[in-house]
Amino acid sequence: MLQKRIDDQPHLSPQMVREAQGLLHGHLKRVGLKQTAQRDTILRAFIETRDHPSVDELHRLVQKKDPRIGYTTVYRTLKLLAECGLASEVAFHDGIARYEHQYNRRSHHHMVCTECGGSVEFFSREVDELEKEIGRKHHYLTTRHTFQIYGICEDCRQ
Amino acid sequence: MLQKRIDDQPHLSPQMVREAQGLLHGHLKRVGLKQTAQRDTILRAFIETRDHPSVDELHRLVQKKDPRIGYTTVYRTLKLLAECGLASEVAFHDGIARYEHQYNRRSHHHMVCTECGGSVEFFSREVDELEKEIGRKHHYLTTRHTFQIYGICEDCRQ
DNA sequence: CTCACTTTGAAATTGAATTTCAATTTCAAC
DNA sequence: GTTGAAATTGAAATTCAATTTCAAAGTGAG
Repeated sequence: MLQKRIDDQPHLSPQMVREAQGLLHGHLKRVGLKQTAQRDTILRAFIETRDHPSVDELHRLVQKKDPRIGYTTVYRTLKLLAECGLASEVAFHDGIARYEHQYNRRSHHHMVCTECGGSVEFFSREVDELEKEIGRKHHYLTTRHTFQIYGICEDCRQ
Repeated sequence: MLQKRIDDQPHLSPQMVREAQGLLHGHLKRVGLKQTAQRDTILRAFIETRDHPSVDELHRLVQKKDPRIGYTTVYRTLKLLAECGLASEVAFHDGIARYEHQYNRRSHHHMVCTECGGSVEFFSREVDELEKEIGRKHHYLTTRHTFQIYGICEDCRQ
């Protein structure tokens, strides 16, 4: 299940990790929550992956760093990350909620292979503009959109 | 939870109902299943609604026509309808699977209000073309796409 | 009419998502 | 650095839609 991901920054510098952590810590302080080692570990595991992990998958990655961190904490921390804009949910239509990190990333969309679950990211300014245009036309205050293409990748067609 | 739906055929003629039924019956025969009164009743309830019902909601509608038809049968029939192209699943991101009938309908997309759950349909040739274009570029054989815009409708903003 | 096969629907099961709660940890105030 | 109120943690329990099971009823070809 390969996930081809086009990062703007192919390499993840320690600086970027610190910056992301700063964002999380700021958010925690703002809403009156505490910073903990667990939350930092989960954030690190999350921004280090190039994948679109489900809670379960991220939990596995986190456990490599600290086996005592439980599923529930990963689940809850992912919600916190989404709140402060570091993560966002992507629905790949496979019945599981997946997340991807949004730190330093351009707006993009996904094309998903329905055979192997692999995905390719692509960029489309048109789609972003369409959101605003349609919203204006029907008097909606738009907040976001989802766009996915489904198909079968080259490899799965043999 | 109003669903503004732009039908190509504002009126549902008896002829259309018969034609849809024919499609279902053909499919049943093809895969070696039987036609039953329940399946016909469910199909009718489904194509008569202007809504995007969940299984539960459609079950309620069906029960007005025949209270003895159970949830399970509605669930299974909806799968059959999807198999023969009469229905398709739409994910409104509210945790429930919703279906809409596809009989005699143009390709379209939805804008959903995250406050009241209402939705507006809109058409966009660009999006349909984008599916093909991106697929070609990355050597995917594309089958379908999903595009939804989320926001807050005029009424919910007071 | 009969028999093999399908359908039906209530109930049970599944599985991801979410909540609970007692034990533990954090951190702001002293 | 100590303290204690408040938040965190994580295993277990719960929720809830989706799906499957199974015994009884229905269907239709021969």
